[in-house]
Amino acid sequence: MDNYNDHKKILLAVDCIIFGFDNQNLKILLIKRNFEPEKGRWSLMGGFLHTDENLDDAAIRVLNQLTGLHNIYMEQLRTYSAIDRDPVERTVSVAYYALINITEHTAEINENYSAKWFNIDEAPDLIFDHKLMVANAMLRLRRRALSKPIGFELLPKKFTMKQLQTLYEAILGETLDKRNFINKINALDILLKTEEKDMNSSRKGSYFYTFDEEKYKFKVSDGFTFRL
Amino acid sequence: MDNYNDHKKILLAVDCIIFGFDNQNLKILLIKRNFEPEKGRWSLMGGFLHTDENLDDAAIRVLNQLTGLHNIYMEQLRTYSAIDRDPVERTVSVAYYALINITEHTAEINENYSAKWFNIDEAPDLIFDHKLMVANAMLRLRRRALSKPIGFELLPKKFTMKQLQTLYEAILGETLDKRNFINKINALDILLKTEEKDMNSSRKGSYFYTFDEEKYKFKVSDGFTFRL
DNA sequence: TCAAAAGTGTTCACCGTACACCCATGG
DNA sequence: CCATGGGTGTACGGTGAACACTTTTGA
Repeated sequence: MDNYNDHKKILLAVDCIIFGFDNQNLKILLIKRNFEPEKGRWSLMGGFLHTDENLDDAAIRVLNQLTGLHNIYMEQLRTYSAIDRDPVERTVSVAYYALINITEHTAEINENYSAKWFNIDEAPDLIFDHKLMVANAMLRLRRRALSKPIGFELLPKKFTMKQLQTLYEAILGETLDKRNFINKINALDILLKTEEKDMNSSRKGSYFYTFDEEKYKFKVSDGFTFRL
Repeated sequence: MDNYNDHKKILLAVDCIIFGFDNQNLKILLIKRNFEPEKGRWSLMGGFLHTDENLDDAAIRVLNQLTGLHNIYMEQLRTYSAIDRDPVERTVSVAYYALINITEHTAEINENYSAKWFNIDEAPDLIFDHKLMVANAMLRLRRRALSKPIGFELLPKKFTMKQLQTLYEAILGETLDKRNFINKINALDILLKTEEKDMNSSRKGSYFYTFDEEKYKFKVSDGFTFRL
């Protein structure tokens, strides 16, 4: 009844919504397209699926090619298939979103490709349906931030409570009460307070914390669920 | 730098995880495959993407072809792309899940295609990565059931509180306290109690309710969020 | 009259939220 | 000594969970 040969094959692409945090604002990394169509306009980082890789690998490859980064948190978002989403040829695109901590990787992010960070609310118009992808990624990020400790992917290894709170405020788009926020975080019991202080932000200095991934994993395997 | 012609096209399929509820158990609809490979084994309902339709339309078409049903709740789940997931040819598949109320549509569901309902925990082995798809769909269904009133998609228009509770117990995989459940549902204030009673389940009879979609939509537009 | 399912409220513990003052330090 | 950001605790109300008895009616 169904035969593989009866069906047209089509191009499969991946597009990456790359989030970063500069201790102030949530940002996305965009590139200026250097090929047609829509050459010169801003776009998500994308590429086509190769036959010897799966989609996750393709997304990792694309991200690596355009930023030089390895070991980045990525997650499949959803697949976009509007018939005319790409004017040149029928292309279905699988969107991924990635979280990068900008501060530790500034050097590695390759500016050769005209890549540039934009504040999430100051991003330029994007080609195709990329704006929709970003909007969906933003919603997903918000949900995830409340149910998984993904925030730490966006921060340097050592960070202050203030940084963490500012990040969550940027992601959630609302201000949070300092005491309640710290109480919640401490109740989770997945951070290590270091001896070290950040002396740049204030005269008193504020302690650096690190995310205790071991402890977190152990607690999860013990039935614990992160919930902010 | 990137050229559309440099890239191989591949087959794109959709596979549907179809959930139903028979007032007792949560079920999925499977078909016995009548073509190679894996002919004769159980499988999700699937088909290939046509060039003149998007993925949502393809999923709707596949579902309609194999069940005769229209206007079914469907949602894209995620995309599966392991290199060797289909032994015949590289195929990427986008999974959708659908919710059907069995009781009102028994007649329409076409048995010509060897389609059969299985209890979710008594389903046979499935081809390819379909088992993984079902597991993911189940997780998604659980999450959705708590945050959107999708349960009503699985029930007849008129249903009793008992039915509703049994459904939620089946979805969540745990028993619920009758009083707490009813209190919660009533607090949501999105059901209409009819005058009519179901006299089959007991001598006393139990009232039928209907989901008040108008009211629900109004409340949502007013900032209300469903939360069980 | 009895069996079987329907229907109905209250109490309590915990969690989330609101809220304000002192501390340490460098200039 | 003062200005700036860092750090800390409590009280209250609301929500979620535990829990048992009465009602109806057909057989």
